[in-house]
This record gives sequence, structure tokens and C-alpha cells, in this order.
Amino acid sequence: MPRVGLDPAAVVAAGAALADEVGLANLTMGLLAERVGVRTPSLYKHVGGQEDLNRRIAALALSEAADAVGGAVQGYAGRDALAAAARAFRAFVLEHPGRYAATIGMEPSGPDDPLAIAGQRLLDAFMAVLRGYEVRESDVDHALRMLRSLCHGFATLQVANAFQWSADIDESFEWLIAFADRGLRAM
Amino acid sequence: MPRVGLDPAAVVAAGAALADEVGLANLTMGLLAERVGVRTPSLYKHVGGQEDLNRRIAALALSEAADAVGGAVQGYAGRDALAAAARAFRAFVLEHPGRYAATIGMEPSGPDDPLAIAGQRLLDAFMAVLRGYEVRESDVDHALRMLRSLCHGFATLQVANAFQWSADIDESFEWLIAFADRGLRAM
DNA sequence: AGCTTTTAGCTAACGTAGTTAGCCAACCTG
DNA sequence: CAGGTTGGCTAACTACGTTAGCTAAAAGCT
Repeated sequence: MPRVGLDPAAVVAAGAALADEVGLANLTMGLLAERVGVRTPSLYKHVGGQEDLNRRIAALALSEAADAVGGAVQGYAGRDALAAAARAFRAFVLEHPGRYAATIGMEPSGPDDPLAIAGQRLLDAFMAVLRGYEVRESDVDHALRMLRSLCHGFATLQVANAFQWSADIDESFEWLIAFADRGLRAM
Repeated sequence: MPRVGLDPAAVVAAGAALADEVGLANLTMGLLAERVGVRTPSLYKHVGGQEDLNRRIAALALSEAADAVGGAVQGYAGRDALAAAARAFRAFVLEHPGRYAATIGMEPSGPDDPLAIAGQRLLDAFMAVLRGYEVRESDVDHALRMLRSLCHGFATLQVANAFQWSADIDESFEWLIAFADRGLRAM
């Protein structure tokens, strides 16, 4: 039996890619094993099981999202930063629906859980956007939650194909960015 | 073998209640069968299977949500209507996380699918809120999607326990309602 | 190099969940 | 009361996650 040369990171990366392709709900250990060229039980040498796999995919997704949003914001401020962050976030979710879905409902086990660290990095990226607006200290948390709800809600609804009727979806998203920008500037 | 007197509606209602209790992911046919006092295969006399059960739970959830939001809005306009609708929606999701989760990613099969009808009723309730604001015809769809993203995003993030840090969550939601109200009035 | 240790792959087997087939008793209808 | 319909049942099959235990490839040591 020739060795394939797997390691946990490779298994998680393949799992994330597969989740994006077939949907998180259809990501099975058997399918993943086939994808990486190994029999199902061999996966357990690298990840603890499906639960552990999902956690690691979620941590990867949050880390990548943080990189994407953080990178997009670099060098911008105010409305430009808001637009860049929102677009980068939505683009990430649309391109990687499976791995993003893995993050939903996943609770960090502690403050040094990779999941918590990556999630914090993503939040920090959005926090940087708010620094371009004159938001009172006591409003920052609320504004952050608002931005997060907007972006998360829109992206997940679009991925779920929940926007059925007429108007153009990209146009709606730009409208939404403008709406949030006006609201934040008017504080 | 005494007959239990089940029918599809009773099975779906029990399934929805059970989903709220144990989470949609943990709703199994066996658990539901036990709950309604029957062996697993007997459920298939009333629903087509798990997929069908989830669709029916989703339709029930959307219908109930439409009732809740529609009822809450009655007699109010403008900011009061917006607040009533948003609060009713979030309260519904928090009280019925399992059945609401069933609606996510569920696509109606056609225009007379109960799912589509219930979903449309829920949208109509939010549409009624917008009539209390002076929104241009061409902006209505965008504004509706914004409201939906906000409410859906906030509620699902809260249910997933994704708001970890300090600030009070109810306060954030009221802040968010005020934010949306100001934005809509300023159009 | 040769010997030992570790380890990444394997097969076999088990438990659980969804589903189907087919039986039978309880209800409804005449 | 006879006959059909139907809602319950048991038995059995499939698919998936998981564990146990084996073996050979790689890595390390003398």
C-alpha cells in the first residue's frame, strides 16, 4: 500500500473544497476519503471525526475570510473601506458556500481555540471599517453587529437562493452598502 | 395494535416542536416516532420521508412567522410598524429556532408550493412596513432585501450564539431598528 | 547497512439512521 | 355483517460514521 502523504491540513483543505462543491450537508467521510485517494477509516489518522473536521473547516474558512476582508480594506477608509469589506465578504461566501456554512453555529471552546482567533480577526477587519466613521464608543458594538448581520444575512440568503424575484441582486447589495454608509455617516 | 390517530399535520407539528427542542440537526425519524408514540416506519404513512418532513416544517414555520409579523404590524405605521415587525420576527426565530432553521436553503418547487405561498405572506408583511416610509418604487425591492437581511442575519447569528462579547443583545437589536428607521426616513 | 520504532494506510466489523416491503388488525362503508 | 381501505407493525436493506486490529512503509538509531 503506497502512502499518499496526507496530513491534517491537506485533509481539511480537501474537505473544505469538497464542501464548497457538493454542499456541507453532502460532505461525507466516504466522499472525502475517495477525493484524497484513501479508504474512509484512514481519515481518522488525521482528523478526529466529522465533528472535528467541521470545526477545522470552519476555522480555515474564518481565517480565509479574515484575510480576504482585511486585505480588501487595506488603504481605504470611510465608504470605500465599507464597500470593499462588504464586497470581499460576500464574494468569499459566494465562492466558498460550503466552508462558510461550516462556521454557522460553531462555538469556540475557549479563547485560544483557532476558531475564536480567526473569528476575532474577521471581526477586527470590520472594526477597522468603523474607525473610518465617527461612531461613538458606546455605539461601536451595536454598529459592528449591524454590519455583521447585514453582510451575513445577505450573503447567506443569496447562497440559499432566497432572493427569487425581479431586482438584480448585485444592485441590491450596492444599494445596501450605500444605505449602511449613509446611516453610519449620519451619526 | 391500537391506532394513535395521527395525520400529516400532527406529525409535522410534532416534528417542528421537536426540532425546536433538540435542534433541527438532531431531529431524527426515530426520535419523532418515539415522540408521537409510534414505530419509525409508521411515519412514512403520513410524510414522504425526512426531506418531505423538513419541507413541511419549513412551510409551517414560514406561515407562522408570517402570522406573527403580520399580526404585530396591524395598526402601526412608520417606525412603530418597523419595530413591531422586527421584534416579532426575531422573537419567532428565538422561540422556534428548529423550525426556522428548516426554512433556510429550502427552495419552493413552484408558485403554488405552500412554501412559496407562506414565504410570500411573510414578505408581504415586511412590504407593509415599507409602505409607512417614502420609498421610491425602484428602491422597494432593495429595501425589502435589506430589512430581510438585517432581521434574518441578526436572528440567526443570535440563535447560533455568535454574539459573544460584551454589549447587551436586546439593546443592539433596538439600536439596529433605530438605525434602519433613520435610514428609511432619510430617503 | 541493518535493526527498531513509529505511523499511515488497510480490512473487518459494529451501531445508528433512513427507507422499503409486506403483513395484519382496526376502522369505515355498503 | 362483509369488504375494502388504511394505519400500525416487524423484518430487512442501505449508507454512513466509527473503532479495532493488522501490516507495510517511512523514519530514526547504532
